[in-house]
Amino acid sequence: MSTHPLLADLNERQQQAVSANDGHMLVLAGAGSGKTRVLVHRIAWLIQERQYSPFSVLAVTFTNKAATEMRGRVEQLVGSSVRGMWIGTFHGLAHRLLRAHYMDVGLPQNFQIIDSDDQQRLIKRLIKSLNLDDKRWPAKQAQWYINGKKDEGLRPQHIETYDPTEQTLKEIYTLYQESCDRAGLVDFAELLLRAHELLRNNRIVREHYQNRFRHILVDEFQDTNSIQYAWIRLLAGSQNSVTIVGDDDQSIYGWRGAKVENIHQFLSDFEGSETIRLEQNYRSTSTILRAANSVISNNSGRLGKDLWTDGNDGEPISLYAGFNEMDEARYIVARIEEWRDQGGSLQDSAILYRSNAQSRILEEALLHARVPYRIYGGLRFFDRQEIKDALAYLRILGNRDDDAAIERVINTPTRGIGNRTMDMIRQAARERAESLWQAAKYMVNEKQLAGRARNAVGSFLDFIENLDDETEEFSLGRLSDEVIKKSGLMAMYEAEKGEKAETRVENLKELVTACENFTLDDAEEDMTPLNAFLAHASLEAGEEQADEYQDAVQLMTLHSAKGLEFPLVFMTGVEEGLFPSQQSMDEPGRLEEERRLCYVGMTRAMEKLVLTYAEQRRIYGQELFHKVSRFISEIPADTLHEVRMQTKVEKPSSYGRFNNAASHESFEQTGYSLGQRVRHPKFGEGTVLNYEGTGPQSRIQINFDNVGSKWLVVAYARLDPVF
DNA sequence: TTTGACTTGTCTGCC
DNA sequence: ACAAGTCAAA
Repeated sequence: MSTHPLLADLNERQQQAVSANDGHMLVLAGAGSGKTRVLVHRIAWLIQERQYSPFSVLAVTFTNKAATEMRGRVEQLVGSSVRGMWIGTFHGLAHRLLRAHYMDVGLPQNFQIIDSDDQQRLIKRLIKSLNLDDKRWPAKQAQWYINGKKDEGLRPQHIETYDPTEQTLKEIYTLYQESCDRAGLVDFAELLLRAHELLRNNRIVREHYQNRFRHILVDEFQDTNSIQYAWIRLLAGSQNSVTIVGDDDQSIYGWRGAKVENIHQFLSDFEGSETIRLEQNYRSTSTILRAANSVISNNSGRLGKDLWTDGNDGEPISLYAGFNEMDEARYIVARIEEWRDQGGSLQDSAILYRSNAQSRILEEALLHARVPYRIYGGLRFFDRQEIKDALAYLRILGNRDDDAAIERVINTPTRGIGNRTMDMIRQAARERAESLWQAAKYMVNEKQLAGRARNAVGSFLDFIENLDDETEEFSLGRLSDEVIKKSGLMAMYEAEKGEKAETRVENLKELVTACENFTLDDAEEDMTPLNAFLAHASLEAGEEQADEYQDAVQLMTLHSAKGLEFPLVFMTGVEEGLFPSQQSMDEPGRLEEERRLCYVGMTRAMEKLVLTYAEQRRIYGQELFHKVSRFISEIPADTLHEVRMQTKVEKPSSYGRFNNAASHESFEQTGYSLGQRVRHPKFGEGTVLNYEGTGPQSRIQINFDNVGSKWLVVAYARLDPVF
C-alpha cells in the first residue's frame, strides 16, 4: 500500500490522528511530539482528501503567533489559500462573532476592547465613586473577582451571596458592567462570555454556526477555561466533530482560570471519542528528556504519558551557581558567545525566566557584550504609556462615550482639568446615568462649572470635535500623526528630558508608521480601519514589529516559551522563592503548576540545556539569599553537570543529589564564595575562582583584573570583600 | 491646579 | 528598584 503524501514522514500514531474518520478525538501530545504538525496535516487532510470546504473548519489556538503559523502551514500543504477557514485565538474569534452580531448582543457597532490595565483603572474609579475605602477594597482584588466570575460564565444577577464581602464585590461588578455597557467597552473575559451568551440564547445564530463548522479543532486544550469549553460544546452541537489536542503536563494557566479537568470532562461529554497518544519526542536529546520526565513524575494525578526518543544522549545538562544575578547573567553571555564562536546561530539560543522583572539584568549584560537580543512579551509596544495615550485620543474620535479613554487623556498633557473638576464631572455622569463626555458637555452648556474649569473643559470638547471634523477624510497614518501633534502629546514628551523621553518620542513616531502600514485582513472587512487598528492593538499588543530577521538571542518568560523550541536553552533563576515562586508554595496545586512550568521550560531545549541560579539576588531592592530550587533535586544526578566559574571546577559526583546547603559550602570553608569580588592591597580587585582546604590555612585562587590569577593563603592575604 | 518631595506597594504569567 | 499614589507648597 503506497502512503498518502500527507501521511509520509509521520509515525503510526500521527498518521492515525491525521487520517481518522469523522468523530471526536483527543490527541494527548507530549512535548515535542509533532503536535502542530499533526494538527496542520489533519486540516489539510480534511480539505484535500475528504473534500471538506475550508469554510467548514474552525481551528482555535491560544496565541496569534500559533494561529498565523498554522494558517501558513496549512496553505503550504494544500497549495492554495484557505480563505474562509476560521482560525484564531478564542478571543479573536469571539471578537469576530460579536462584530458580526453586535445588535443581537446589545453592543454598539464601534465597541472597543479594553485591556486589563484599562479595566483596573476603571474599577479603581468606580470603587471610589461608591465611597468605598480603596485600602479595604483594592481594585486588583475586585478585578480578579469580576474576571473570575466571567470566566465561570456568571453575571452579577447569577450570584447569590450572603457574605457581606462578596456582596460588595458583586455591587462593584454590577456597576462596572453598567459602566462598560454604557461606554461600549468590552474586556477580555467579556468577549468570551458575550460570545457564549450569543450562541446560547440565539437559536438562529447558533444553528448557523453549528451548520457551518463541521470540524472543530482546539489546540492547547489543557489551557481552556470553563467558558471557552462551554463555547466549544455549543458550537459542536450534536453532529460536528471535535478534535482537541493537549498535554496535561503542560497546563500552566491555572491562575487565569484554565481547567485541566476539561480534558476529563471532554471524554465524558463527547461520547465515543478516540484517544491517541503521541509519545515519541523528536525534539530533545535523551538526556534532557530523561531529566524532564523525572521532574514531572513528582506530580500527582497525571493522565500518564511516557515520552521517549530514539535520538542520542547529547551533552549533560549544565547547572551554574552564580554569586549573584549579575554573575549569572555574565555566565550566560559567556556561554552564548562561546556558542556563537563555535558556529552556532544566536537565534537558536533562548534565555527563559520566571518573571519579566528578571530580564533587565540579562539585557544589560547582553548589551554590554554587544550581543543582539530580542525580547518577547514584557511591556509590549501597545502597552506603553505614550502609545496608550495616543490610542486613547483615537478611541475618543471613534466613540465619545469611551469613559476609560476620556479619563486617561482629558488632562494629558495638562490643560487645567484637575481632580476637582473631574470629580464634579464624574458625579454628574453618575447622577444622570450618562457618559463622562455627555456630562462634561452638559456642565459646560449649563454653566455648572466655574469660569476657569469651564473654559478648560469646553476647549477640550471643542478640540476633539474640531479634530474629528478636520480629519474625517484622513488616512489612518495621517490621522494618527495629526492626533499626536494637535493633542500636544508629542510636544509634551519632547519637552521631557532624558533617555526615556526620547524613546517615547520615537515610539510615537513608530505608531504613525504602524498606522501607515496597517491593512485590513480578510476577516476584518466589516470594520473601519480605525476600529480594526484599535482591535489589533488590544488583542495582539504589537508582537510582530520587532526585527525578526536579525540574528538575535531570544529572551522570554517560561510561559511565553510554550510551543517553541531552541537548540540552546538557558533556564535562569532556578531558586526557591523565584521558581517555584513564593506565592505558589502555599497552595499545593500551585506548586504542581510550577513544576509543569519547569517541565515546559526544560522540554524547549533540543541539544543543550543550561540551568542557572544566583546565590544572592536583589529583589525589591533587598539582597536575598535563595536556596537552589527543589526542582534541581528532582533531576537525576547523572544528567547534571555542575559548573563553577570560568575554571569550571566540578564537584565530585558523590555529591549526587544536591542538598540545598551545598551551594554555600565554599563560604563556610574559606569565608569567601566562588565568584565573589575581593580587593587585595597590592594586586587590586579580582574574582574568587577556586578554593582548597578549610579554615585559615586554606588557599583561594583569585583572578585579579590587572595581574591575572594567583593562589593566596587566606590567613596571610589581606583581602577585603567588594560589593 | 500643578509641581515636586515623600511614602507606599509591587514581581508571576496573558488574551 | 521602580512606579504609582499622597500631600504640601506655589
